[in-house]
Amino acid sequence: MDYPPFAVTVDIALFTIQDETFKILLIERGGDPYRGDLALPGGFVLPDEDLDMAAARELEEETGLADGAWHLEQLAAYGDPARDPRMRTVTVAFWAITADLPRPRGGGDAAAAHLVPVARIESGGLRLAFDHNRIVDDAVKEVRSGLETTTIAAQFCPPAFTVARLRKVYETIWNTPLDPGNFQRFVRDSGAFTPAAAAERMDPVKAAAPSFLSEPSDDHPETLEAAGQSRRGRPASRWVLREGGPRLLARPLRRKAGDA
Amino acid sequence: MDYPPFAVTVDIALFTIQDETFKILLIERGGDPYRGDLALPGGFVLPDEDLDMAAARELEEETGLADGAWHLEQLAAYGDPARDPRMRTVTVAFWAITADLPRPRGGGDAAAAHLVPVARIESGGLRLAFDHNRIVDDAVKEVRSGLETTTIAAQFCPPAFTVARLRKVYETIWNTPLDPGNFQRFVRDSGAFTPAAAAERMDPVKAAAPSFLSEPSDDHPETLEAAGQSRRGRPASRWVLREGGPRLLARPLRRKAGDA
DNA sequence: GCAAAAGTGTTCCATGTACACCCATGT
DNA sequence: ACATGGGTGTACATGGAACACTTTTGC
Repeated sequence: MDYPPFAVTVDIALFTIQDETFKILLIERGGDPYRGDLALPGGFVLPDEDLDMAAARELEEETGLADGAWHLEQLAAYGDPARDPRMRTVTVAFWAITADLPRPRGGGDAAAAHLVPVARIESGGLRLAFDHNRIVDDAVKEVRSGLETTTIAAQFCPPAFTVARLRKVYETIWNTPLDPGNFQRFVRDSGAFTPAAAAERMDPVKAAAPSFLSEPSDDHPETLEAAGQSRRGRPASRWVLREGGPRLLARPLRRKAGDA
Repeated sequence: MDYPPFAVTVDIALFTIQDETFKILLIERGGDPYRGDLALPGGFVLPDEDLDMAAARELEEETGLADGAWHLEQLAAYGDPARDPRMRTVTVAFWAITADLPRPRGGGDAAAAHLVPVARIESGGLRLAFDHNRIVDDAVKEVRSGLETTTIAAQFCPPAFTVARLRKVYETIWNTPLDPGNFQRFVRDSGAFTPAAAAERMDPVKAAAPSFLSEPSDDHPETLEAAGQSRRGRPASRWVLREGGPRLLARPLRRKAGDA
């Protein structure tokens, strides 16, 4: 049986929070087309890979993060015949979240990697390669609404985190202040989180984030981590996701309509 | 630049309600592999088609429905290297909804088309070709949750419908009884629906569904249409979707946890 | 002591739920 | 007349929003 041949790629919208700002990883293209423009990290799916595997491989190649240091989910497929001038391609887009990133490094044909504030793209001030503006918009929408119904917000934090840290994630991504008291109850009563073990809470070594997360970016000394470990005030108890991975919340955490 | 060539297909999970039962359109495969098994309708994406176009084309070919007589949305891409024994394929799955179907007809290499109760597949009693069991499960989940937050339920109805008809859609798909009084208010106050114009309400010709929807299936005389046009009781006023297409509800219509 | 943040209590109000009840029509 | 389903009114429960207040620590 004959069929029209396609190139199939994966593209990943990797989000993180840095300097209390919602950011996305973009790479500067080293080759044509769109040479020098910013684009989502990604690449061809290999002949014997599943789509998720391809996305995870690309993510590891582009970021240097250890496998599993992120949360990765499929977004959608994009297949406009004109989306790549070189050939007929279909790309399967993914979105991903990580707590923090080491100094971004360029790899392969990517000239350089940058963490760019999402707001800069949403304002229309940044033209990305291919149809990546559209993909980013869709991915941002997905993450924003995912905060309501799932526990993915915790993926922006180290494994053990304070209530204030998690709240800051919501506030940063929704661009909305949340009531600390009510948020406290949400964390306590939703059933999705459990207090970190006493040992973990006491021992700063065990409670610390993995090594690759610990290096602060030199030019950005005020990371969000600092906000969670205030020097004033009551020492915060730490929480962890129940049973590891993120999942659906029994009751959504509503946000008001009209936030950013 | 060289790249691994893929075949890209679309598969469509088309849902409808017939005989007050939530059903999906499946075709009996006429060729190998999985000859004789049931599968989702679908086919190759052509060289100069977008993915949505390909899905719409396949839908029209397989059902004979007029373009636009359905609601179609992308679900996800599936690309397990072993999903098709013949070649490396990625399929982009869609889900679709239509108010009713003409007598299903086989087309192309599809030996025959059938409307199968979704419950039959969910119970595990029906083995579909390829990875289509998984796709159907994902599509059903999507439609079920979509009822909560969007107006897609109206796509199961003719353009103008009664409150009872729409309620029956929810009850059928969620397998849960809903309070008629409260549902009445939901339709009236949600802002998503508006009363059909008086003329449309009075004139049975204009208010009638398109011709291809009117033919009842001979062996199933008791269609859901009858439920909306009761002969007893107050004559139902009819409602239409505001501004044509479906969209997000300002407030979700919650369903209880634990329904089917 | 004072500032800052954790965490709790409590009130108020919007919304959902249950259910009684009235209304309009076909048989 | 009365059965049937459309449609409304209403009382109660629930859950979220706002905010006062207490607690604990660093400076």
